[in-house]
Amino acid sequence: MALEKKYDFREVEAGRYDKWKKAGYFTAGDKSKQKFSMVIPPPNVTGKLHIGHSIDNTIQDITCRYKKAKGFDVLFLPGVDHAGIATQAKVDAKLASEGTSRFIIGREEFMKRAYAWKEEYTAKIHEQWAKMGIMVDYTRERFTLDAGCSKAVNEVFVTLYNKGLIYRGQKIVNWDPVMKTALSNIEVIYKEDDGKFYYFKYPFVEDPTKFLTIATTRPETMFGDSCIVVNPKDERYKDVVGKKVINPANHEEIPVIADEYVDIEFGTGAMKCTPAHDPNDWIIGQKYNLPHPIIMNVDGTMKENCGKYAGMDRFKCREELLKDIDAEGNLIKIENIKHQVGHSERSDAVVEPILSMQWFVKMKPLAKLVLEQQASEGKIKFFPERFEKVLEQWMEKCDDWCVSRQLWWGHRIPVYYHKTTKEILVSAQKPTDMENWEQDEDVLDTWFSSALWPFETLGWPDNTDDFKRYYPLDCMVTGYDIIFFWVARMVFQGLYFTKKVPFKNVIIHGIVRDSQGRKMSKSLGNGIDPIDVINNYGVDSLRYFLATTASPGLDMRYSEEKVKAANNYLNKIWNSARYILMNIPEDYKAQKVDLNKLETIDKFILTKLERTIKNVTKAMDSYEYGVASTNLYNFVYDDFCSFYLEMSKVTLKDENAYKEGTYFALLKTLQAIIMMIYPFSPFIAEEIYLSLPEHKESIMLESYPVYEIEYEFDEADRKGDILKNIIEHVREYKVKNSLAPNAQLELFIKTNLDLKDIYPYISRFSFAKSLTATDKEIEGASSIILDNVTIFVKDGIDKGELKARLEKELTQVQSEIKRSEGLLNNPNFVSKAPKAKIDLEKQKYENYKDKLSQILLKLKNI
RNA sequence: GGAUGUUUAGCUCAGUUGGGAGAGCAUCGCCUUUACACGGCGGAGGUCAGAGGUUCGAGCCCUCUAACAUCCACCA
Repeated sequence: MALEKKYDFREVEAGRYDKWKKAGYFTAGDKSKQKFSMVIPPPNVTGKLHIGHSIDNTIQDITCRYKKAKGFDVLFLPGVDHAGIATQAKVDAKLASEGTSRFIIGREEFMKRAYAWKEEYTAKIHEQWAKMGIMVDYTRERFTLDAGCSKAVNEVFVTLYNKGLIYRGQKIVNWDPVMKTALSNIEVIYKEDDGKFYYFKYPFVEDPTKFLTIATTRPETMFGDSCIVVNPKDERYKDVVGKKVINPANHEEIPVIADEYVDIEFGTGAMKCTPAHDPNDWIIGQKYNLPHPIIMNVDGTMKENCGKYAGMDRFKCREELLKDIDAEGNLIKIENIKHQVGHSERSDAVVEPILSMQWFVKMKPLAKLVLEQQASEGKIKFFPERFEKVLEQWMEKCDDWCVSRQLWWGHRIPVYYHKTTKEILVSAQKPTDMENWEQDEDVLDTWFSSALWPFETLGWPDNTDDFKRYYPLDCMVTGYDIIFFWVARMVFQGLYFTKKVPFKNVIIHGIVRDSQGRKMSKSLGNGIDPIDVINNYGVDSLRYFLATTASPGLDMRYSEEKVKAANNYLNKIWNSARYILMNIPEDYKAQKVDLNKLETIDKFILTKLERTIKNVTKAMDSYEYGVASTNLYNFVYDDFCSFYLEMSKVTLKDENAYKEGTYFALLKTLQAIIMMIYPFSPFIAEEIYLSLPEHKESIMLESYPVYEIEYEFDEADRKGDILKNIIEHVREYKVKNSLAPNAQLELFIKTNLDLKDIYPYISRFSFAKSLTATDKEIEGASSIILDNVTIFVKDGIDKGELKARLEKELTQVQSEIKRSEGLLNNPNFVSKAPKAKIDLEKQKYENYKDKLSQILLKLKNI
């Protein structure tokens, strides 16, 4: 079957994905094979996928397609994430735009709306997966809120609770006043903001003319002050410990106490202590059993215990309070500072540390599991390796994980409170007398369920066939930005609940930045939509670009030029296939070839091919897709297209050549190239594959080429390299001597090697008029000396003729230089012409000078 | 404050057992040659951040320095 002249990605890609999908090629389950399993990191159902998902999915799909071609039963399990806080924010915003809110429509109606949202975006995600061409097994698709996942979540929660690894407690948490929920520590993004440091007088009760100077960045929290703390070793404050001062915000008397925690060097050395609104103050408060009034509401407004500021927004309160304290003469100064301020990852609101009753996962014992595993033989291997350290360091110092969220969209916490006895029931099943109970209002952190993804998707907690066969996963692909959020938590939950690592290998990739190296963001509007790229250049080019541009674990810049370059490369492969199919017989059938009878040139390409297969396979096996593609690329361009295909033109015209062997070599090489490019760019690979003689129904059923030593021929390899070398030097000779590329030469070869079999190729590619073996120097000829071979060249061109031509060129260039000099020395031109024009002329002048010296050199050499 | 990464051609980046300095794009010259002008052939362009060290030999290993980036932790 002949290929079209041009590689048109639109035609190549159209309809292909559906065919694969319908044929069932994506479905795992061939028990006769060894398994290879992987899950997709479930994308959030909040919006369309971005290029970060594309790189993730490309690497995953390359891995899966490669493993399938290597003969594995590959499971690539898809699914989506309910993304609690993110999705709820979107649905809330949509409700708001309709003039309503979840509080108006109620929990049940809200859930309906959220599910509708989920359906809409899941459909979009499916479209994008199809566009990307990923071979996910749709028969096993999951959703983090589906019945199975919910069962797993309840099981995990109840078990951890019963083992004392989940507890409910009052602690300082990060509060998002916009989403009105607690957050975990890693959902807080610290940014450097311009802030102010306010210095206040806290007058002594016994003598209000004297005071302590206290600095704070958050004056509104002064309503929650319960004491002043100084360091017991601080000489300045020796006498004030035990005395009382007046809080200038609410005029209440609070004691001065001493504690080592206070840094003598920092600020004034005296610190106000607000136990309910600062994690460190909380620890001091607990130590001294201090009162800990909460002074803020869930929406960031001040509580009734803040006097006239009650109901005021926290920042408004700060402003007003400042004025009032100043009016009373208790404001000393305001200093501008830059400091790190925590923002909510989702809403960007300034996070408020606040005392709150929440559910926590106790991290120490779980972290220990991970650290022990990573110190053992069976540790999870990261690619690149250095990310293992990132995981370990985080596990060593992570705090307890706040898992309750004051949201509606998510897994409801499986805890029930008895209406009358106040008894607490933690249970995977609802109590039978539900009317007497109230379920905890909160839902769990999204990552609580994501952490179970590698096993809950396979049927756990039931011991299903899939779980038995496909768990643990062979590999996990994700970005480094998500190691803490996700990878770490999958590891400890997996270890705790399945007693096995959830996956053996973790492949870490960087993020895709814009062409200037900036992070892509909505506010900058610099995002690259993968769908646009696919529409312009095809998904095969996008995938090739994403998989081969970056080194593992490093960020990459999006580059349209490189996507184009990928497209050109694929076009090159396409055309090489086209050439081969045009040159083999219409009714070609593979048959046994006599390896001994193969032409040298055919042996040569087979040899290079085998080495390429070896190198590419090695790189693919260690997930080094950039290395693999470079190996293949060099082979395709240098050995295959530039050299071998050109040489084959000679063989195919030669009556006496062993053409069966050439057909064999051409097809074997082509098929191997197609198979090696296939994981990267499966659509074009399939199209070409289906044009080959005796192909299977789809390239998805074909196997990966394997290295076979019988196709390595050392002597042919050497001869091929000599041939290449000779041709290159003859070409260079022509350029240096101002000869046309197709100038006819008389060549003589002097060598101890037997090179007769490659003479025809030398002749053809150096446009030799004649080619003669010789064992002595040739008079009057130039010589090209190579290792083991000397070529004598009679270029047939009269020296006088060459000289005349060069002299003519010389005259032309000299006159150009004269013209240029005249122009550049003309004061009118220099002062009046546009700068660009002048620069251009200067440039031309330089070029002419260069050319002049080259011509002079050549004339000298005659 | 702690940790990690980066620094190679004009630009963006490869370079994994230490022995050839490379690719894409850009640039210059020649070429419409029946696979491909989304092309072919050839050229120019690099004290591989800097300084030391190990080695017969260092872009690659060790030490220090500088710049940039990222992550973690943060003191009111």
